[in-house]
Amino acid sequence: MAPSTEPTRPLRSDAQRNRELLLGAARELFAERGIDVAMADIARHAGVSNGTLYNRFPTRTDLIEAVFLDRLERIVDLAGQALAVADPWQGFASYLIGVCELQADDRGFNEVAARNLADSPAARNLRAAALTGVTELLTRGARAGVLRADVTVEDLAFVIWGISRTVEITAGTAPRAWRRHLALAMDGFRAEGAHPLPEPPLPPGGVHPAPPKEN
Amino acid sequence: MAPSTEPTRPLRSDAQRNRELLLGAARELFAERGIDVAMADIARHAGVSNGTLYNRFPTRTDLIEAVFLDRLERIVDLAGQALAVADPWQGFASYLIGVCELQADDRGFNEVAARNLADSPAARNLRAAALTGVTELLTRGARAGVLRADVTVEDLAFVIWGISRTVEITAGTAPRAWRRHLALAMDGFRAEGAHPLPEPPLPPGGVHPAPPKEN
DNA sequence: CAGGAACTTGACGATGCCGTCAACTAATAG
DNA sequence: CTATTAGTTGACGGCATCGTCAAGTTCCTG
Repeated sequence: MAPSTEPTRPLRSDAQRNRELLLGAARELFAERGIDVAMADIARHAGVSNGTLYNRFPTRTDLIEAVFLDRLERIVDLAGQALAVADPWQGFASYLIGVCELQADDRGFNEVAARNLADSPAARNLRAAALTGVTELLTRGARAGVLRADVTVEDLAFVIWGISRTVEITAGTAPRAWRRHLALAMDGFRAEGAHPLPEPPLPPGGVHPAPPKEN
Repeated sequence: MAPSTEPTRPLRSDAQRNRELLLGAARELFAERGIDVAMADIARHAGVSNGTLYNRFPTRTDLIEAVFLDRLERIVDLAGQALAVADPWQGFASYLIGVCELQADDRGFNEVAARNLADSPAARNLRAAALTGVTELLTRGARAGVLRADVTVEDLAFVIWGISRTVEITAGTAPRAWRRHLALAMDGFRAEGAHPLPEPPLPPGGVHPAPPKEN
């Protein structure tokens, strides 16, 4: 078969401009109000008709992926920078803190981090990249004896998910509370004082939260 | 002023029966589909008109409180039973496991545990009771040197909140995953290997998530 | 057993969101 | 400059939920 992405001729100039207006508006509204804002609001905020919005991004998911792809890149970066930190625990910590800061700064991203969104090929690649970086981070820490040896990358999801909830609840009233939550959670990842875990880790690749039919 | 709760004459017999039908239906649907089920569904499921539902429970919150009050009682019980366990760490663990089991078994309750719902006087009382029990649980553990001394009751909310997210995401695919998450989180509460926390605890009384205006 | 109060019913209007489409407008290739 | 195709517009129909209310029914008191 031919390369999966067909040449896909470039957008007309005005369409390209509108696309960027829409992405900007979505980025902003997602960050402020979460990823469930009314589509019409996004269009209006971009100064464009809803028809155009649906034209460029047929589904809300398309829009979400386009908006948050760069966050994934940022995460890959974070993993890289964390590996550059000499002290294995510090590296591990800096990675998690970095990711959680992204969550705390952007309500939309916080929501995306909780569900397991983003299935485009681009997203998959970035995720894979992050995965190898973080795996290395974990094994390095385990070898150094600072990180418990029985945790897998999938266990980090528990931290992300948990922080996402704390951010969600405390964002308005105690915007730094998540740092305490994170510190407590991280102490649970230390080799020092680790006790056996009662349950096997999640399967590699994480959990796909099944069709998101709300009811 | 007179005692805040007026004598409030008893319901007529049919009304009382309908009230119980409604509570039963709500309990069931909340547990299965979460606390956002359509009001009309609850009424229909109870075999009653929506008018009657609104008559008995003017707001969804009224219904939620009525449905979940007994869960709060259960939590007070759990705290008591936990204190009866000789080993302080085991007691602490049994309490948290008990609460999280409630969350895992009831989608609605899991959602309620995440937000900080329930403000009726009855709920307040029960919460206060649970609070003192759990506080005792914590100080006992700290005195025994098994629980870190720098945690407060409010820190337990981080665990509950976090588990609530994990349950939410993994309920369909890995229904026991939360036990692993909880074990990791609890290891972060051990005195053994505790590192100083970067942020003060949440204010006593916890966080009131502000008006729940969705957007 | 009557009569009034308590309660129930279900249709209804209001609201808010989604996604579509026929008619219009603007970019670009030739 | 024109033809043609790409892109835009915004009104519209559909859907789901909410909460109300006038009319009808059931309970209970005297």
